[in-house]
Amino acid sequence: MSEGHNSANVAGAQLRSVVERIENLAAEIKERQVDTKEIYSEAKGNGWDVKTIRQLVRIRAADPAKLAEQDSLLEVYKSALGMV
Amino acid sequence: MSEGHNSANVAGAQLRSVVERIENLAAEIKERQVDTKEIYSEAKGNGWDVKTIRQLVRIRAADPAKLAEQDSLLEVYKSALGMV
Amino acid sequence: MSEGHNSANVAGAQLRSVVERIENLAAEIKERQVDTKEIYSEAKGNGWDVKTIRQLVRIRAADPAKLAEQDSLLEVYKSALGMV
Amino acid sequence: MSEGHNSANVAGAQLRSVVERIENLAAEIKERQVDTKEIYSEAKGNGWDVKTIRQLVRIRAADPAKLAEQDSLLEVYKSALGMV
DNA sequence: CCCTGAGGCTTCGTAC
DNA sequence: GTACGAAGCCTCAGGG
Repeated sequence: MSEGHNSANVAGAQLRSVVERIENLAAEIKERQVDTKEIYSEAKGNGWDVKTIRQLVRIRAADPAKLAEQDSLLEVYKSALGMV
Repeated sequence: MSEGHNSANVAGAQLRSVVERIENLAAEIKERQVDTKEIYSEAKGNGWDVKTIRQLVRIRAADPAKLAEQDSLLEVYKSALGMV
Repeated sequence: MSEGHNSANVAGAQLRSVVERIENLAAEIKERQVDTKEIYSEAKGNGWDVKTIRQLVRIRAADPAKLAEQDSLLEVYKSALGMV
Repeated sequence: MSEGHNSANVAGAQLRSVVERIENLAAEIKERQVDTKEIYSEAKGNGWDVKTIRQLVRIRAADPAKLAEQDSLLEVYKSALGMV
């Protein structure tokens, strides 16, 4: 068995591992993207305004401090809807 | 306790649930994106060409039929320009 | 009139010139980017596939040697994964 | 002369026109990018801090209102340098 | 040589 | 459904 052959095998195994781990993570990301879409659909079915929820999520993501004020959530939503 | 108050509470709880589930999924996606980056970095450290691995992953993820179609369309356009 | 004052004026004028020339060039670049978008839109309206035209333009702009090298590296990686 | 042939010619000419116009615009953009780089180099040669000028240009681009306040330019630069 | 930052491309969400 | 705009991803260049 040649040394080059072993090297190729080792390299191949390493590359395969890299690619597979990346693909697994990509699959897990995809699942969660699908789940997210389903939650939005479900919310829409319950009468919520999807666009506003997206906006809300964006705002909360942008300002982590806001996450502490759990109780302000509904207020933010109402404001966004002009329900003040 | 007014009926309107109860409705608000129920609605608020529902909205809260929606937003939290979305945010949890977003956090999980973020983790996996970070992991993916780390794998690419590690691969780079082992001497692999990151750009080529990305290309490889893209090809493996893509629908082969779509790829072939895109390639043939490109050939048509090349021909139209005399890029034989 | 102090020497420092003059220095500040001269420096300010020079800086202003630098910034304005950069901004003028940026504006001209912006115009051409808009024009480019319009050409793609027009092409799309005439039934051309924009993605493929972009691909074509990229290929024409790229160094053929680099392209070939990237392609061959990709083949090496594919082989390592047994993607014959 | 076949109809298909004419169609191909017409299509080819149209595609060629599209591609050439795009490439011409790309060339003009490239020129201006080069010019921009030269201005930065020249500024650097005159003792200006390129990074800070870039920052300044970015700020002005982001807030068009600031462009009216031509006189605040030097102040902004000084502030950025801690020369207040 | 690594690493940040700037630029360009692609995709997704939204508005018309 | 089309077109516009924003966000994320990828690539490359310049500076440390």
